Amino acid sequence: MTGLYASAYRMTITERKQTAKADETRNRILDAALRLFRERGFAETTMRDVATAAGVATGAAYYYFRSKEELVLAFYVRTDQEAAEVFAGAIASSKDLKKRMRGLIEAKFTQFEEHRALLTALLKAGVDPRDRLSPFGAETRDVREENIEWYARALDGSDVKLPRDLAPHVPRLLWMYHMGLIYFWITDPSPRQERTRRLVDATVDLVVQLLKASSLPFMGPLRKRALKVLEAIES
Amino acid sequence: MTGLYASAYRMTITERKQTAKADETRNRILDAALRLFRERGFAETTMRDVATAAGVATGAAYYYFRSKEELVLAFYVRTDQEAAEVFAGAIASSKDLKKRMRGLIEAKFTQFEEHRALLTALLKAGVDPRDRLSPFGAETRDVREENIEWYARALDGSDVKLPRDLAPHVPRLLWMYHMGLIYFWITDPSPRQERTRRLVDATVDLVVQLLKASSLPFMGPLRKRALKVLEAIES
DNA sequence: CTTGTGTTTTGAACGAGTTCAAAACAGGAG
DNA sequence: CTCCTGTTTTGAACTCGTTCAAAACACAAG
Repeated sequence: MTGLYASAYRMTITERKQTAKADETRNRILDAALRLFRERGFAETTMRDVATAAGVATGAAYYYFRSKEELVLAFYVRTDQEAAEVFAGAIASSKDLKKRMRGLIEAKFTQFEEHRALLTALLKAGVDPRDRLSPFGAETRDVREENIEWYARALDGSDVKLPRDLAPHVPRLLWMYHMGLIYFWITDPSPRQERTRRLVDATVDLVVQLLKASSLPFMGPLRKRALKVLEAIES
Repeated sequence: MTGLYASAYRMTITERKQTAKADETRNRILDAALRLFRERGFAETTMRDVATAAGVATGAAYYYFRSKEELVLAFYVRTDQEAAEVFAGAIASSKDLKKRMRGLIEAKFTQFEEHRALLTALLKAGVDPRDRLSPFGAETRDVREENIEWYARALDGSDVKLPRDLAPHVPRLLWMYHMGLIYFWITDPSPRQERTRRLVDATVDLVVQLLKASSLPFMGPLRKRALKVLEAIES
């Protein structure tokens, strides 16, 4: 676990020594940035603002973060670390896969609540797979795999049995489904994101039911088809 | 048809009179921009470069296009107009929905071939629904609806009969499917985008088969479920 | 031909993200 | 204590997208 975190941390900025005072400064900058982003929005906050609010020179922000977007990524990584306990709790609380999934999904929404709009900045970068910050790119692999791992754990010992051939793909698929929901949520203009709530309600059941059905004997051909699609995507 | 085009055109820049020389200049700027984008990439090309290559002052570019991204949108709109004939041809050539869909999909890929990477710039803007350039936003409605209309035409008189309740949603769904493929294609790093090719092969069949199956009597409950999801998304 | 009005074009100026060379600051070796 | 080496911090400078006030232009009306 610690290894993963350290690795996710190193991802943000390549190599550094002094963890003593430097880390203090780094956190001060990140905190200032997040506060300003929340108060007046990402686009409306300048890097100079951030530096001033953190009590350092403009250049200092770039000593710790390679770009403005990387501040958002740092936020994302931070929430990711903090999610571990809640995730574990959600999985421990029930064997019902539906409930577990709802748990993971709700946990993320709660974490992002305050910074909903902020994540569009990450998504923007994410669209371009050449971009270092893409959620599908190489740089974010640790966080990504860690999250997929949570879905593997959610499936493990749940009330859903998966066919051998499909099983290895499912955690990643569920993670992608979760990413899709987050995207929908971020851009959901309805009051209190009611639409997202309805979408989650309608699809979690559907997804789980589909997974359960996938074991039924007459589903073989359809499953083969689906596997073929996955194959096409991955290799 | 002309009305739609005029509307799509007006979308790009609000109101203008002289179509004589001004249009000439506008085209010169757009052509220069696209050439440079293709030769050295979107990010690597500055607006000053574009203006210089078009033989005008920097400000002129902004007289015709509200932003750098809007140049990409103009390209998108242009290809959209040019697609009409190819689309009509693809639909006329067969009653087989699979073939028709492949036709539309291939046509788009061919059009974008030369500017594959360029479209990421549009996608980036598209992630943010507040952005004027989002493919789901208000400003791009005309182009969007026009494209959805093509899918309605593809379904019309094809070998696929749709149940009443599902039918009105299908054109939009197919369009979204197509958008998804384009996104995948743009970001597909495999040589000659072989992976996308395989994905299309694997999914077009699947989609059409699903549509055909949706009429079968015992599919009622599943269809109801799917409609519920659509409802959640749209309203 | 002159004047007026709307369109097109210009290029300087602005704002904000980012870079960079130099200064300040550890803290260990001698 | 002094020197050296690596880390941290600074702030001016650079780039590039974008804005804007003014100039140039087109052309219709009188």
